[in-house]
Amino acid sequence: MTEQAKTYHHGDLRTALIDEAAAMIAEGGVSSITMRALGQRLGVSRAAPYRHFRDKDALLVAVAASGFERLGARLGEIGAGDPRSSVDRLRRLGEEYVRFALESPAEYRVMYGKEALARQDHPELQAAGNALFEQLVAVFEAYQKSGRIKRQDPRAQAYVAWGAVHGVASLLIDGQIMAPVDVDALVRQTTRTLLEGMRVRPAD
Amino acid sequence: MTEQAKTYHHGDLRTALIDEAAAMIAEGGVSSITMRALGQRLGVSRAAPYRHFRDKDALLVAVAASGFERLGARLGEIGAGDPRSSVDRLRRLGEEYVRFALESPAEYRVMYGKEALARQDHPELQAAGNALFEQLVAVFEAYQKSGRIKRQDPRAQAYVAWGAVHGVASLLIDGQIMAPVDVDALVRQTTRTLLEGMRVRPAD
DNA sequence: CCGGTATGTTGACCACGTCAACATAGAGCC
DNA sequence: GGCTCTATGTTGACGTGGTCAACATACCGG
Repeated sequence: MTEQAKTYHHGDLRTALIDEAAAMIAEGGVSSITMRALGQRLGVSRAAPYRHFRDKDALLVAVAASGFERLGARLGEIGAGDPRSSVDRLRRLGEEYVRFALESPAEYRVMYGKEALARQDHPELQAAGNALFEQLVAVFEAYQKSGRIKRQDPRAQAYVAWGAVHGVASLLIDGQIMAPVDVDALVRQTTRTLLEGMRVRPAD
Repeated sequence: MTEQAKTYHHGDLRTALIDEAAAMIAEGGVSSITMRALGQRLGVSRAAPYRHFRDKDALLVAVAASGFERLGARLGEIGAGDPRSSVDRLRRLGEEYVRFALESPAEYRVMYGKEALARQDHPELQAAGNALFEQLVAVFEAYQKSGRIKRQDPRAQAYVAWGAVHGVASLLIDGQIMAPVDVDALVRQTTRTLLEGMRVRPAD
């Protein structure tokens, strides 16, 4: 059901724009997005989007925010599992995160690639990223309670983990990591290294 | 000495273009780069750059490659230290890496932000990134010999470490990591977690 | 049924990447 | 030294694309 509740001239153009833009990005990268092409694909004039977004950048920010929401939802399903299995929950979170990035590399790039200023100007995007982060923090808090990892600031742990997974995902979709590499193994090693590094141990 | 050896009409335009482009990026971000503005700043016509670069993208790729070289040189100085201090060499490498990214966020973004295709089409950039990676690999190989970290594929270890540091740097310059965070502490925790996670330990 | 506002359209402008035709200056050769 | 050739730089022009202003229209509440 791609049809929305048609409430107005087009229906829910704003949502349609975000979805269609995401689709175009997936097909041809960010550079393939033009207001004109976007309008055409939705059977709408080129200037129509300006009734819903200040400019092209605002539209892309909305797409990015929507991406964060989708990613957050997917990770949320994993995070909601039974608490006993918290041991490998982080591992699965990491794997799912990278899977998302590899499935939608262009969209992922939009989520993170915007110039820094855009984030200042668009609290929406800031908030979307933060929501994802807070999910992670909650996982680490729960994980600390299980007594397996060090009791430190869970926010710091979350940043380290987020950074590590995001970094590996970025290198992968940027083609910086060369051919003879088993992606799954790499992701697994990343999460394992993180957990080992945070684990409670006698000495040290 | 910004003056190059003037060998031709302008002198070494190609180099001047890369440097000036990097300067413009530092000042106003990638979007501030236009062939026209670039030419003007160098006292040259708008089409002059096309004698040295196929298109704008090729110029940006050259800028990115130049960035990788600068970064590699900086890290190389640290890597060249005496072998005894290898314990914290990785830590210092990580700190220097992030420092570079925070010093030149816009340039750093150009280095990594290009669409994946650009990398396929421009082996120069691929190579620049690889050179950086190989440096890291060498460090891990040396580090393994010291017996402090696990003997695994050093390339995999290098990828994990690169990813982690790159990820944290990216989150920082993208403004995803919020205000009340001590950057130095975060970087230190990242590298420490990595090393802990790779360290040789009895059990496991 | 009517004005008002939200939404969509059209025309126009300007910035920009890029190509083709033209200009020019060093390099190499005599 | 003068000539030719090619690398380098210039100018004019075109097409694409973002965006604004003026105009059109459809749903809203009264």
